[in-house]
Amino acid sequence: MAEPRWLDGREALVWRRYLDTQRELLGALERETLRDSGLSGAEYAVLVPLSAATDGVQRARELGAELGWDRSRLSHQIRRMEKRGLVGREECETDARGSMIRLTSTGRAAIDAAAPAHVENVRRHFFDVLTVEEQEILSEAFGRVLTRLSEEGSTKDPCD
Amino acid sequence: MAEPRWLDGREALVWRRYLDTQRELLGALERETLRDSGLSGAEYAVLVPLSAATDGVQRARELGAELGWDRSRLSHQIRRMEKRGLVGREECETDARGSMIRLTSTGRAAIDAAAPAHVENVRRHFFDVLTVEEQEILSEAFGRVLTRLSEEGSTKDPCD
DNA sequence: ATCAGTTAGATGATTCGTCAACAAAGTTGA
DNA sequence: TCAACTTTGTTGACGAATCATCTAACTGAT
Repeated sequence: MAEPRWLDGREALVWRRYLDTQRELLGALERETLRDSGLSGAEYAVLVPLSAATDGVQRARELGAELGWDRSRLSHQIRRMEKRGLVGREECETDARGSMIRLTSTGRAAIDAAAPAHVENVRRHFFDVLTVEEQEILSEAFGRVLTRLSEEGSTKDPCD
Repeated sequence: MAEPRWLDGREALVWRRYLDTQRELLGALERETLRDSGLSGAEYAVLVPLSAATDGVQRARELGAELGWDRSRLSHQIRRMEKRGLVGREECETDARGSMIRLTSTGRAAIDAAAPAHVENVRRHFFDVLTVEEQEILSEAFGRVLTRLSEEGSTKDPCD
């Protein structure tokens, strides 16, 4: 392999800022949600799409797709949340392999109580600090990063 | 509490793009580093500052500060890496509480082998997809987010 | 109808990360 | 000097995340 193209000083700063922001921002949000509502970040993430589903019921496969989680991760998380009484599992009527995840009344109460403070925290840490123009550029740029990642991911070097 | 200011459609998209990018980008990098070099993301993160330290030795406190990790996280990680032979622990001569972390020759070889592929991956997924202007705006904006976060973190509401 | 291939989900092992509690050593100030 | 406080690091418990593996069930082609 040829001499690697190391990051120059400017690039290293950009990359470090990205990593630091990710760590601090998500860490702060997670801590605040736990303090305010007793919900972990993972629990909150699961409850959001579930509370938007009709009747609070959604198939595990779809829930995982919306979250961008693999089956194993979701299965483990649902098991823990079932123990806490936030969700329940039911059989899927149209596909015997399937698992339907149901939001319990406890889960509904938890997400309803947690959401207002969470959105306020996201505003305070993120939207209130950035101009709309910056938000748009970030969205456009990150959309491109995501597109590139999914292109590469699907191109499973067919024989090369 | 008053009616929360929910995110509108545009804001929700920006926020979702940020979260999705974080998850996919860091996930891809971690997976690639593991495949290419057998190093986890956490191991790679520890080895980088350590390999830049004089003699490959650094006090745990400083290492943790550079990484933005708390003491516990670093201690657990060092213990696991010690088992793998990547680093060693030594006593600190100037402060009996302290712990000096030393990069072993195995650790040095591992980071030297892993770094070129890692920097290429960062370029491919991130820098090659963004214009320099976008990188600068992102760096500036995220710098502000970090500043705000650290201001709030240090302002421990002194009596309010 | 059957067999190959795929998909859905669960599970165990392992690593990663946080919190709370602890111990030992340093620091400060009366 | 001595007590109060802070700093540094470790540990145990638990939640979180990935990987490999497994079972059951769906799909499609012959």
